[in-house]
Amino acid sequence: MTGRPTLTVSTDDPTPPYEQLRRQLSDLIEYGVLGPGERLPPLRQLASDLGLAVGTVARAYRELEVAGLIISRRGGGTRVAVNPRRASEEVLHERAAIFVRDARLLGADDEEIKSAVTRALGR
Amino acid sequence: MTGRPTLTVSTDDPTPPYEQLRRQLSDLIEYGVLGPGERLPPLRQLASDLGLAVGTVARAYRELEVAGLIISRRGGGTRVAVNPRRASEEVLHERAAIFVRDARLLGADDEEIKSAVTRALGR
DNA sequence: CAAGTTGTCTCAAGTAATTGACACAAAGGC
DNA sequence: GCCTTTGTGTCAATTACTTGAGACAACTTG
Repeated sequence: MTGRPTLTVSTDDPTPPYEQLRRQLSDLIEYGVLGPGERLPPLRQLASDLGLAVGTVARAYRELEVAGLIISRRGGGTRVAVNPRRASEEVLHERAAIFVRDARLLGADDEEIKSAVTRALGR
Repeated sequence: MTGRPTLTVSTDDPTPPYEQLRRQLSDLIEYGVLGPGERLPPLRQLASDLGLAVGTVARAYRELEVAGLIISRRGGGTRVAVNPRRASEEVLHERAAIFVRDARLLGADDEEIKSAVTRALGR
């Protein structure tokens, strides 16, 4: 499976396009599908492929750059950061937040959530 | 775990609040946490709990009603539909769409996707 | 060095979502 | 029957997002 990742944007999804893009690229980097130094499509190409304005794609890239996942340079294109800081704490905290949100959605209180984790830890 | 589900809306998430709400309620119904006939919070209460305008919560409810998941009646409140049509085809197609989207994001082409499913089927 | 590529920035216009307030209609509770 | 609750609808104002175009700066390629 050597094909390049296919990014998509759905107009049915009320999530703003720049955010849909940001999430997909963030996932690709987190899972290592896009490795350090790997090149991302040029703004204009990705924009035309997805039917978006350049500024919209630029916003997704900008937010990923602020997060330290990619690096953009004029004329040099955009590449995955050498060491996209994400493997450790950031992802852990994000996952913890998602877990707590989901648990609360299910109706669990703080005690139940903590004890469920303790149990999953195997005591 | 008898607590009531805790719905949340994040202002950090660019996803519009009405959509965040719609997804959470849809999930709760799909997973059966909210059973048929069960009452949802009144518009004004949920709106004030989440710091939203009544119209925003109303939009989430309206979309869920159009989808056949809940039923709203003036003065009677809003309840989970007797038979929220969702268990069968709709969920299946949604999951298939998500799988295909994820697979393409990973760089798989149509053939690879189909053969991966065949393989997962145990031949 | 010259030309092309690519990211950055600005701008005005249009669309979508949210808010807060209000009025109204239908159902439930006493 | 009356009052309260609750969903529905409208409205104007505000904010966020997107678009399309254009200009510019920095890097790459030949």
